[in-house]
Amino acid sequence: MILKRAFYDRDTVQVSRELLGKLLVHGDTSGMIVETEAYLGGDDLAAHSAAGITPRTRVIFGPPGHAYVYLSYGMHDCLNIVVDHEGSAGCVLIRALQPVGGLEIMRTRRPKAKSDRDLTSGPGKLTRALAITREHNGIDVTRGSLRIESFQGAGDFQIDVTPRIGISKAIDWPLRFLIRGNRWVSQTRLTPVAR
DNA sequence: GGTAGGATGGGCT
DNA sequence: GCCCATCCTACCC
Repeated sequence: MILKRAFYDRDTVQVSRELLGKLLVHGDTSGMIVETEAYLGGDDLAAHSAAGITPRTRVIFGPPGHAYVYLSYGMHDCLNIVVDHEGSAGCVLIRALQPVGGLEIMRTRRPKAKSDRDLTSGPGKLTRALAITREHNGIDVTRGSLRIESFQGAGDFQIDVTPRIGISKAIDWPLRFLIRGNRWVSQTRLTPVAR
Protein backbone atom coordinates (compact mmCIF):
# COMPACT_ATOMS: atom_id res chain seq x y z
CA MET A 1 0.00 0.00 0.00
CA ILE A 2 1.35 3.44 -0.93
CA LEU A 3 2.12 5.73 2.00
CA LYS A 4 -0.25 8.71 2.11
CA ARG A 5 0.68 12.35 2.46
CA ALA A 6 -0.27 12.41 6.17
CA PHE A 7 2.60 9.96 6.83
CA TYR A 8 5.09 12.59 5.69
CA ASP A 9 3.33 15.58 7.28
CA ARG A 10 4.91 14.96 10.71
CA ASP A 11 8.09 15.56 12.70
CA THR A 12 11.22 14.98 10.60
CA VAL A 13 12.97 12.66 13.07
CA GLN A 14 9.83 10.58 13.52
CA VAL A 15 9.39 10.14 9.76
CA SER A 16 13.11 9.36 9.34
CA ARG A 17 12.77 6.45 11.78
CA GLU A 18 9.48 5.20 10.32
CA LEU A 19 10.76 5.18 6.74
CA LEU A 20 13.06 2.32 7.78
CA GLY A 21 11.56 -0.97 6.59
CA LYS A 22 9.41 0.71 3.91
CA LEU A 23 9.68 -0.14 0.21
CA LEU A 24 11.06 2.40 -2.27
CA VAL A 25 9.75 1.59 -5.74
CA HIS A 26 10.72 2.98 -9.14
CA GLY A 27 9.32 1.17 -12.16
CA ASP A 28 10.42 -2.46 -12.11
CA THR A 29 13.03 -1.95 -9.37
CA SER A 30 12.49 -1.71 -5.62
CA GLY A 31 14.33 -1.91 -2.31
CA MET A 32 13.65 -1.80 1.42
CA ILE A 33 14.89 1.38 3.08
CA VAL A 34 17.56 0.43 5.66
CA GLU A 35 19.32 3.76 6.37
CA THR A 36 18.08 7.37 6.54
CA GLU A 37 19.27 10.77 7.74
CA ALA A 38 17.14 13.64 9.03
CA TYR A 39 17.89 17.17 7.79
CA LEU A 40 16.04 19.80 9.77
CA GLY A 41 15.03 23.36 9.12
CA GLY A 42 15.92 26.16 11.50
CA ASP A 43 19.41 25.98 12.94
CA ASP A 44 20.57 22.76 11.21
CA LEU A 45 23.55 24.22 9.33
CA ALA A 46 24.28 20.88 7.61
CA ALA A 47 21.00 21.09 5.70
CA HIS A 48 20.82 22.59 2.21
CA SER A 49 17.81 24.56 3.42
CA ALA A 50 20.07 26.52 5.79
CA ALA A 51 20.84 28.80 2.82
CA GLY A 52 17.16 29.74 2.66
CA ILE A 53 14.80 29.48 -0.29
CA THR A 54 16.81 29.33 -3.54
CA PRO A 55 16.04 27.75 -6.93
CA ARG A 56 17.61 24.50 -5.67
CA THR A 57 16.08 24.38 -2.17
CA ARG A 58 12.60 25.61 -3.08
CA VAL A 59 11.09 22.11 -3.08
CA ILE A 60 12.29 21.45 0.50
CA PHE A 61 10.04 24.28 1.72
CA GLY A 62 7.07 22.93 -0.23
CA PRO A 63 4.41 20.37 0.73
CA PRO A 64 5.45 16.96 2.17
CA GLY A 65 5.57 13.73 0.21
CA HIS A 66 7.67 15.06 -2.69
CA ALA A 67 11.16 14.12 -3.86
CA TYR A 68 14.16 16.44 -3.44
CA VAL A 69 16.96 15.17 -5.70
CA TYR A 70 20.28 17.01 -5.87
CA LEU A 71 23.69 16.50 -7.46
CA SER A 72 26.36 15.50 -4.95
CA TYR A 73 30.07 16.13 -5.55
CA GLY A 74 29.39 16.84 -9.21
CA MET A 75 28.65 13.19 -9.94
CA HIS A 76 25.98 11.50 -7.88
CA ASP A 77 22.25 12.12 -7.60
CA CYS A 78 20.93 11.78 -4.04
CA LEU A 79 17.28 11.26 -3.06
CA ASN A 80 15.48 12.98 -0.18
CA ILE A 81 11.83 12.96 0.77
CA VAL A 82 10.32 16.30 1.82
CA VAL A 83 8.54 15.96 5.16
CA ASP A 84 6.82 18.09 7.83
CA HIS A 85 4.29 20.76 6.92
CA GLU A 86 4.52 23.17 4.00
CA GLY A 87 6.76 26.10 4.87
CA SER A 88 9.00 24.04 7.14
CA ALA A 89 12.27 22.68 5.76
CA GLY A 90 12.46 19.07 6.98
CA CYS A 91 13.65 16.34 4.65
CA VAL A 92 14.94 12.78 4.88
CA LEU A 93 17.97 11.55 2.91
CA ILE A 94 17.60 7.94 1.77
CA ARG A 95 21.11 6.52 2.31
CA ALA A 96 20.78 2.77 1.66
CA LEU A 97 18.39 0.09 0.43
CA GLN A 98 18.21 -3.69 0.57
CA PRO A 99 17.31 -4.73 -3.01
CA VAL A 100 13.93 -6.46 -3.27
CA GLY A 101 12.80 -6.41 -6.94
CA GLY A 102 14.59 -6.04 -10.26
CA LEU A 103 18.03 -7.20 -9.16
CA GLU A 104 19.08 -8.02 -12.73
CA ILE A 105 18.17 -4.54 -13.91
CA MET A 106 20.16 -3.02 -11.03
CA ARG A 107 23.21 -5.11 -11.95
CA THR A 108 23.16 -3.79 -15.51
CA ARG A 109 22.89 -0.22 -14.20
CA ARG A 110 25.82 -0.74 -11.80
CA PRO A 111 28.13 -3.07 -13.73
CA LYS A 112 31.08 -2.34 -11.46
CA ALA A 113 29.31 -3.54 -8.32
CA LYS A 114 31.35 -6.41 -6.87
CA SER A 115 28.42 -7.91 -4.97
CA ASP A 116 24.71 -7.39 -4.47
CA ARG A 117 25.57 -5.44 -1.34
CA ASP A 118 27.39 -2.95 -3.56
CA LEU A 119 24.26 -2.29 -5.61
CA THR A 120 22.46 -0.01 -3.15
CA SER A 121 24.66 0.44 -0.02
CA GLY A 122 25.02 4.22 -0.36
CA PRO A 123 22.99 7.27 -1.40
CA GLY A 124 24.65 7.65 -4.81
CA LYS A 125 24.61 3.92 -5.47
CA LEU A 126 20.89 3.45 -4.85
CA THR A 127 19.80 6.28 -7.15
CA ARG A 128 21.92 4.79 -9.93
CA ALA A 129 20.53 1.27 -9.31
CA LEU A 130 16.92 2.53 -9.36
CA ALA A 131 17.50 5.12 -12.15
CA ILE A 132 16.49 8.08 -9.99
CA THR A 133 17.88 11.41 -11.26
CA ARG A 134 17.41 15.13 -10.86
CA GLU A 135 14.60 14.82 -13.41
CA HIS A 136 12.58 13.45 -10.48
CA ASN A 137 13.16 16.57 -8.37
CA GLY A 138 9.85 17.84 -7.02
CA ILE A 139 7.67 14.90 -8.02
CA ASP A 140 4.97 13.47 -5.76
CA VAL A 141 5.95 10.13 -4.18
CA THR A 142 2.40 9.37 -2.98
CA ARG A 143 1.41 8.44 -6.53
CA GLY A 144 3.12 7.46 -9.77
CA SER A 145 6.11 5.41 -10.82
CA LEU A 146 8.43 6.65 -8.03
CA ARG A 147 6.70 5.92 -4.73
CA ILE A 148 7.07 4.47 -1.23
CA GLU A 149 4.94 1.59 0.05
CA SER A 150 4.49 -0.32 3.30
CA PHE A 151 6.40 -3.62 3.21
CA GLN A 152 5.33 -6.76 5.08
CA GLY A 153 8.68 -8.42 4.32
CA ALA A 154 10.48 -6.04 6.66
CA GLY A 155 9.56 -8.01 9.77
CA ASP A 156 10.76 -6.83 13.18
CA PHE A 157 14.00 -4.91 13.58
CA GLN A 158 15.80 -2.57 15.96
CA ILE A 159 17.03 0.92 15.09
CA ASP A 160 20.53 2.27 15.73
CA VAL A 161 21.23 6.03 15.81
CA THR A 162 24.54 7.72 14.90
CA PRO A 163 25.80 11.10 13.71
CA ARG A 164 25.30 11.91 10.03
CA ILE A 165 27.87 11.02 7.36
CA GLY A 166 29.98 13.32 5.22
CA ILE A 167 29.02 16.67 6.72
CA SER A 168 31.18 19.35 8.32
CA LYS A 169 28.60 21.19 10.42
CA ALA A 170 26.39 19.91 13.26
CA ILE A 171 28.62 16.81 13.11
CA ASP A 172 27.49 15.44 16.48
CA TRP A 173 23.75 15.58 16.01
CA PRO A 174 22.26 12.05 16.29
CA LEU A 175 20.20 12.13 13.10
CA ARG A 176 21.28 9.01 11.17
CA PHE A 177 19.00 5.99 11.55
CA LEU A 178 19.63 2.44 10.42
CA ILE A 179 18.30 -1.09 10.73
CA ARG A 180 20.61 -2.86 13.18
CA GLY A 181 22.74 -5.55 11.58
CA ASN A 182 21.48 -5.04 8.03
CA ARG A 183 24.15 -5.88 5.43
CA TRP A 184 23.20 -3.02 3.09
CA VAL A 185 23.82 -0.21 5.57
CA SER A 186 26.75 1.96 4.43
CA GLN A 187 29.59 0.90 6.68
CA THR A 188 31.26 4.16 7.67
CA ARG A 189 30.77 5.47 11.19
CA LEU A 190 29.34 2.36 12.81
CA THR A 191 29.19 3.22 16.48
CA PRO A 192 25.62 3.88 17.57
CA VAL A 193 24.97 6.61 20.14
CA ALA A 194 21.40 5.58 20.94
CA ARG A 195 18.51 3.39 19.88
C1' DG B 1 41.28 -5.73 6.53
C1' DG B 2 42.26 -0.42 5.90
C1' DT B 3 42.81 4.45 3.96
C1' DA B 4 44.26 8.39 0.71
C1' DG B 5 43.25 10.90 -3.12
C1' DG B 6 41.12 12.01 -7.58
C1' DA B 7 37.02 12.71 -10.49
C1' DT B 8 33.69 16.45 -11.51
C1' DG B 9 29.93 20.24 -11.73
C1' DG B 10 26.64 23.06 -9.61
C1' DG B 11 25.30 26.29 -5.85
C1' DC B 12 26.24 30.17 -3.40
C1' DT B 13 29.23 34.22 -1.46
C1' DG C 1 36.63 30.90 -5.73
C1' DC C 2 35.32 27.77 -2.33
C1' DC C 3 32.54 24.16 -0.64
C1' DC C 4 30.71 20.16 -0.84
C1' DA C 5 24.66 15.19 2.43
C1' DT C 6 30.01 10.47 -2.75
C1' DC C 7 32.16 6.63 -5.13
C1' DC C 8 35.95 4.16 -6.90
C1' DT C 9 40.71 2.79 -7.46
C1' DA C 10 45.17 2.05 -5.95
C1' DC C 11 47.97 0.69 -2.66
C1' DC C 12 49.25 -0.95 1.95
C1' DC C 13 49.02 -3.98 5.52
